Amino acid sequence: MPELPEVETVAEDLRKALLVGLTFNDVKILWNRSIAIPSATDFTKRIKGQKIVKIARRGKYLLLHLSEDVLLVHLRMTGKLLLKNDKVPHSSYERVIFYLNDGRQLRFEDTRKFGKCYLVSQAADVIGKLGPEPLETNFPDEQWVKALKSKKRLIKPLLLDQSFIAGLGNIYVDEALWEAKIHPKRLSNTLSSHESSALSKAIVNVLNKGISSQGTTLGRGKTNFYRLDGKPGKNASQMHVFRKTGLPCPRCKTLIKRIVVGQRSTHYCPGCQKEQKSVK
DNA sequence: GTGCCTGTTACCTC
DNA sequence: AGAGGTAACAGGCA
Repeated sequence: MPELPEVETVAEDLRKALLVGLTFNDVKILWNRSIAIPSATDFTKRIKGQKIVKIARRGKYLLLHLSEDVLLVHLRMTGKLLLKNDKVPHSSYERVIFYLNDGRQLRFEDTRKFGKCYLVSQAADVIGKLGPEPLETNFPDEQWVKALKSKKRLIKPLLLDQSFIAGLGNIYVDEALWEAKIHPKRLSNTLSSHESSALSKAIVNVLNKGISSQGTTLGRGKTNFYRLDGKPGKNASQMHVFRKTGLPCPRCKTLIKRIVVGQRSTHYCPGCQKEQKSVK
């Protein structure tokens, strides 16, 4: 569920909620496997007394730089961070509760239990292998363009590969490929330089739009994305193809198709995203 | 209830 | 190298 724009939204929400400067008094771990590193007991011991110094994001990871360590959170499919006071009733999906020294609680809820928290002294131990940040000013660089050419992979699974480019998930990849008019099964090494450039522009554009509308919340189920205060994002109304199967393409009116690429549900417009003519 | 779907990623085999 | 399968889980939905 949460991709780069959703994580960025939560990071910004945490900053606006004035968490920088606060200290973790304690933590309660309700599901041990939500803690990836270190063990649950060491995690609890180490985080106590650490102050939040800076809040950042890298790819789909949220980073809380603490006085000694870095706390990283990956929300995976259904993870959520919610800021509540001690009077708010607890949900059965809470996996970790962080107690702040101003009385508020940062609650990590995660229905499917795929999300992970990491407490490490070096963030690179967790995020060291991530590919470039699509919203950094130096994106795309020659290396990324070269990599696109040198790899011989289906473009959609390649864009989902976090070591190739960080932060994209199923929603924004489908949207970016639609915007760049590239078929999701095109081979990366067959993209023209015009297409590569359209693609990087589309990636930046869909991500920026996602951030400025505070993320994508599809439907109102409990497994969907919600912000720190529980409100939904507003980006769903800006989707062009994602889960629009059978609806007319906003650009050419051809009906949107759903196929499976790399075991992932994929939405595209057969009219403006033509499959390559010859696949050798 | 049944059966298949899901916005993620790691790990395995071929 | 890259593709495909499976697993970690549990709700959503027809």
